[in-house]
Amino acid sequence: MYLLRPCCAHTLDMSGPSSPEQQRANRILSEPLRRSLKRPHPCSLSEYLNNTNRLSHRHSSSSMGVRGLLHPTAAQHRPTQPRQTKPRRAHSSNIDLWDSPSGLHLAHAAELLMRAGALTLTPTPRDQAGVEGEEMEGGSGAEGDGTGCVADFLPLLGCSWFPLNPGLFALMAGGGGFLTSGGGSMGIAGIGEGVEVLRGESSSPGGGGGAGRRKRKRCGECVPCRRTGNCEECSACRNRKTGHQICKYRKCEQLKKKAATGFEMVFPSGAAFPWLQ
DNA sequence: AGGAACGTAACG
DNA sequence: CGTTACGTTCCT
Repeated sequence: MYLLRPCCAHTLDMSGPSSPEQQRANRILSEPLRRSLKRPHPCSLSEYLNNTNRLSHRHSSSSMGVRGLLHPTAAQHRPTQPRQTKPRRAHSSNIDLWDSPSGLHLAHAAELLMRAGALTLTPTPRDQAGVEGEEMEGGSGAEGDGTGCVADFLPLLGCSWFPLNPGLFALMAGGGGFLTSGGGSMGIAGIGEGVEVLRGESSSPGGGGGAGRRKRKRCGECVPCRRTGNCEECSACRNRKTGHQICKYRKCEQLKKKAATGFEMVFPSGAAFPWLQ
């Protein structure tokens, strides 16, 4: 079922099976995968793709497609009361743009961004033809008044001439208030909760905590993750009470790496956000 | 740099 | 509430 991947296997001690430690490691390797690790990882690519596929079936009629992508899973939003031992981010319900009864927050934010020049709408020829001759602001139909803003804006998220611009989300992710434009920076809070998913699980020491402090999870697929049972002899096992660390033979390869500082998109051109150039 | 200790998130 | 284990800090 599982394939040994060289990228993970190369980190093992390949000095030879003769040493007792290596024999133990091999024994652990041969043990079955723990049941908890057989579950699809909630943040895994496959799970993400599954969700995306599911959402794509029903995205046509509502904002649920985008909304589902931007919201953490229900499992990540535990219903129990958070232990507020440290300052945490405000509860999403206070500032949830997508749950806004009218959806005006997002529309308003987009409008303000457009005014500030941070957001540009780039119509495709097809859409351009479709809207040609119509006024973009306060035009005919539903977009005339404030409440029509939603009807206008949300479909745009799914259509071709309002691309979900990661650059926009990058701006949003750094915001402190609903929309701030002081000191040359601009951001929108509230979407940050969803952007966190897009940015990946990251931890940035000294990076302000909050979203970045969320714990990463073991990948469940690398060789150490597939091991069951602790060696009981490594430093982590010996100091389990005080060390609070997993057996070093079971430490996920991904978690051994330094957490990324953020979600980075690299395009063939090498530019992070070519549309911002 | 690596390990130990600790805080605490996540989960059962 | 107990357990597990990730993230951070401190120490060597």
